[in-house]
Parts: sequence; structure tokens; C-alpha cells
Amino acid sequence: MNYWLFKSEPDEFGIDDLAACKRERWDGIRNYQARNLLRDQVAVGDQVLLYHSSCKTVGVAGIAEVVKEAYPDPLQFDPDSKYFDPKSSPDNPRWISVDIAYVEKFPRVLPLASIKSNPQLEEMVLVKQGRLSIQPVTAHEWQVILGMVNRGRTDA
DNA sequence: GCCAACGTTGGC
DNA sequence: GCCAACGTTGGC
Repeated sequence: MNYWLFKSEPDEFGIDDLAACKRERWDGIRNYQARNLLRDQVAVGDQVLLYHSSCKTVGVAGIAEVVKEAYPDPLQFDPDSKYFDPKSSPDNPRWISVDIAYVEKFPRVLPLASIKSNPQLEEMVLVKQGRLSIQPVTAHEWQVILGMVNRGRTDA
């Protein structure tokens, strides 16, 4: 079982949207590094940190779980979608989706600034290479992050 | 295959 | 809105 961090803009789709619909297709990934992870490594049962980007409080907002593994992202074949890719075809699809399910919303977002200031997290992909939208998270990083979230719970 | 120009992501 | 850090495109 592996751990991941998925980014999204909460204006488009955030933890509250996932909590409402319970299960959602993770689509629109158009970066080869992220695609390769989705295609080759993300598996059913993997745990996912849902990260909110480009918003007021950027950071980790909650947890999701992978419930369906790699399949072609249907938006790449839809000419009306902004994710349409004319160079892709159903017999040779270029882009990949997975499905995730809601697990938990944190009482409050764990801010990026807190993650950056924790020496135990200085090797996180999120810290070292900000721009990747699907990132691996180590078991240790996962535990440190949940520890920070839980400490926030008891302080409140 | 190099590299300049351009486009995108995403924090601040 | 700015800008740094990437990624992609296309001429040669």
C-alpha cells in the first residue's frame, strides 16, 4: 500500500466536493510524470492526501482512498472539454484517470507553510519540487503529517 | 538533438 | 498580478 498527494484547486474540486459526492474520477492530469505515476504505481487501497492549491489557505485538506486503478481519462476524447487532446485516440490513449473515495476532512487545512517549516518533511516532493500534481509520499511523511493534524485537533 | 521561445503551475 | 521553476514546441 502506497501513499500519495493529489493536488487540486478547491474552486474546481476540493475536499468538500469529495465529501458531498463520496467518490469521484480524478481526471484532467496532463503531465507525463504525473501520468506515469497514475498508470504504473497508484493502486486500489492506496491512501491519498488531498492538497488544496491556488487558494486562500494552501495545504493538505483531508484524506481520500484509491478505489479504481488506471483507465483512460474520457475527457481526452471529448472535443468540448478543455482537456481534449486531438493527438490521443481510444486505441492508444495518452492520459490516465483513477477513481478516489472520500475518507476524511481535516478540522482545518494543514498549511504548506507548516509543512515547509517541519525539518522532518524537508525531503517531501511538495517542498522540493512544488509543481507536480501527483506526488509520492513516504510512510514516514504520512505519519508526520497526520501527527501535525492530530496535534492541531487536541490544541483546539 | 539543441536550444530559444513560449506556455503553465502555483506560491506569494 | 508578479515571477520563478518547470514543461512543451518547433526551427534548424
